[in-house]
Amino acid sequence: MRFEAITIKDIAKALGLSTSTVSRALRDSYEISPETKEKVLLYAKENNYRPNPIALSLKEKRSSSIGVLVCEIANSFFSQAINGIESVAQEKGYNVIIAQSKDDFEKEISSLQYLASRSVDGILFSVSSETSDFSHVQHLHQRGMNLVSFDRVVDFADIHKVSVDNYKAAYEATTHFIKNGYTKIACIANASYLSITKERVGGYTAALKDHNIAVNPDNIFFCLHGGLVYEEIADIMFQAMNTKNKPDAILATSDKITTSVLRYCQQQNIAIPKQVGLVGFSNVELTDLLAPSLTVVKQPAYEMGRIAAELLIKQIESKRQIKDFEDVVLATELHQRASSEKKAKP
Amino acid sequence: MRFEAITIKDIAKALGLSTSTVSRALRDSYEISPETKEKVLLYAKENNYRPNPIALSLKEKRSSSIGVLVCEIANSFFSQAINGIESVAQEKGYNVIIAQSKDDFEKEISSLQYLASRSVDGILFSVSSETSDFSHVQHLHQRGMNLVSFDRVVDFADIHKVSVDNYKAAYEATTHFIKNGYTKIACIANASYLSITKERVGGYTAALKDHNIAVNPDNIFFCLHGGLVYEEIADIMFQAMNTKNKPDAILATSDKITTSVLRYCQQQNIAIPKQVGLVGFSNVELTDLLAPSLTVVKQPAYEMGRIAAELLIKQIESKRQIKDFEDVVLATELHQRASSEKKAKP
DNA sequence: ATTTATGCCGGTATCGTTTGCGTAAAATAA
DNA sequence: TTATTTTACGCAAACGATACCGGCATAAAT
Repeated sequence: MRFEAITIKDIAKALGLSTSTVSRALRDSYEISPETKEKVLLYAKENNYRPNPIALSLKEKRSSSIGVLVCEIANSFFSQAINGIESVAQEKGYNVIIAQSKDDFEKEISSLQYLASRSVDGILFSVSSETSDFSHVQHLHQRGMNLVSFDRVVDFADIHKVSVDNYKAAYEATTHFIKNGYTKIACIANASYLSITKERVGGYTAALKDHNIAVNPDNIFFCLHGGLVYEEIADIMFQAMNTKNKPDAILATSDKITTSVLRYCQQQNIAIPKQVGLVGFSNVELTDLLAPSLTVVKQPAYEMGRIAAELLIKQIESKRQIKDFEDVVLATELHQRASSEKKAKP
Repeated sequence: MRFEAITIKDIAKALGLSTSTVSRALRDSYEISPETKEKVLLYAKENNYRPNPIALSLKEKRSSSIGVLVCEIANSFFSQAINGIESVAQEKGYNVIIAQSKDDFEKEISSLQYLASRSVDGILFSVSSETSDFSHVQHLHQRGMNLVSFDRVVDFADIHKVSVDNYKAAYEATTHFIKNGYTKIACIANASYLSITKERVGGYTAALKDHNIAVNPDNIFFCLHGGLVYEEIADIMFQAMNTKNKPDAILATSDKITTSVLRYCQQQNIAIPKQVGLVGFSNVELTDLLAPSLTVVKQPAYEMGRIAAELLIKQIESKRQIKDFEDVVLATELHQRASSEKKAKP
């Protein structure tokens, strides 16, 4: 089955005109007489004429659609970001085409290739947690594809980037722990080569140092699957909580990691914050209602999506090659709640 | 800036052949000599040739893309459903184009119109909570657009539908309340004309009747915005909890309503389940970690997305007009947890 | 009366790809 | 040798829309 739409040719035939006349009448050209225009416009309206976007795309060499590559749609942060992207795209007349990498490097490459070959005008992407080599992105970039990197940004310069101040976010979260009396603070982070991981772990260690707390490498954990696999977190937690010098606080640097830590503690009857404090990066709307209510670092996901989409569309519609690439860094919010409340003096 | 791709014409020029020969060589036609084929294939591979999908779409009158219209992407249920849709689409070589209605009737109409005019091959949609009149969908359907209705389905027959057994889900949830000793069970539902609302309220009232509990119309509430506006729920809760015969349990029939009720109770210091029991429809992954852990009706969102996408693509690729429309109804899961635990005998 | 101007419109190429048809050269058959 | 078939390719139209170029009227200017 197929959806048959009326074309300019149909209108031309019906009114005994040429396609060029109809086209011009529809675009309100001065070369067409008012009477003809009226006839054409009326007929077009009556028959619900819409220009075929595919024909237009072929002619204009642009598709008015942008691709979005994220690791997982069903994730609060990314779905909020896509929400922002969609809202901008809608305003500017662009389609949003979605692809997921599922945090798999090979799938990221194929998805990116797929989006590019589907002739999108540009791509917004956040790299997978397995990605340490950016040559596939570089290659696409060199071939002239409009790209904007967001959240988990790439490490080369000539590209727009939109991210949050991960360093500061982790620094503040760690400092918050310290101020509340925690001293043995562990950090469970994403894959080690991710930009966000480096920055967050950097902020965490800097805060410790600034408060004269020794950084213990055994208290820094990395997970390749970013918490998508529960066992990964369970193993780390088991390892962390069964050392003689076990941590009294945990900084979880992603949504999934945070949830998994919480679930592990509940299963193992580890009291939060009594036995171990918890601060997590999370964009879930429900964290204030958790038991205990969770101290979270919240990212402005919707805003990131909007800004990234605006930068991309501006770049697409720019006549000349862009030389000045923006590196937008947004602030996070630390919501202080029960899971990291002040420690009772021993 | 634009992404310049190599075309068949470029290959033809480079090798001194005609475009038709190149085209046939690439499609491995018997009319082309092995030597020519090899030359063409090699050159195409070296220069990373990809057929232009837009040109193909124009020729084939199909775009290999499907539209998805949901009320809100940043919603657990819908993002999980989109996840399922994307996975099927990816397997079958289709793009997924996203649009949001934001539960606004006018935006639903324009988004649907937009998707149709962007020449998608078909549309998966869940109507907005404001939608009581389906004529815009009917109209699109009559014009031959491939449509599959999911979750909040339409009320006419000749269309594929994928939903859950809302009646049974609400019946079971209500029965669960009754078995645990609750008798004054209120129901806070979505907009009254939504299919899912009718079915859920139907299941709720049927369960009450089957257990010889009088149905009190004052205990059934409808919200037009489906909980997207917090005040809507706050008002309903205030009204419900300030009558002389106030409910001892609440059945919340959507994700947002559930969360809002929970938040209201926390703010007003209403103890769950002591003062009022709560069961909610929710697909959030964290409900077991809430305070108290929440009894939920969970929908197979991913599965729904997959099935709906499969039906749509099958319909798109079917040669003849489809006469037999499926009405797939999936089962929900009731996760019994603390928020609805057995009432202490008074 | 002839030229010039102007209003109004049609023909055709173009975007990239596929495909039916035509045909020269080579291979086979008579 | 001539006739016929096969092989291997090119030409051109088509998909829908746009835009350049060109041309025919009628009206105004010389």
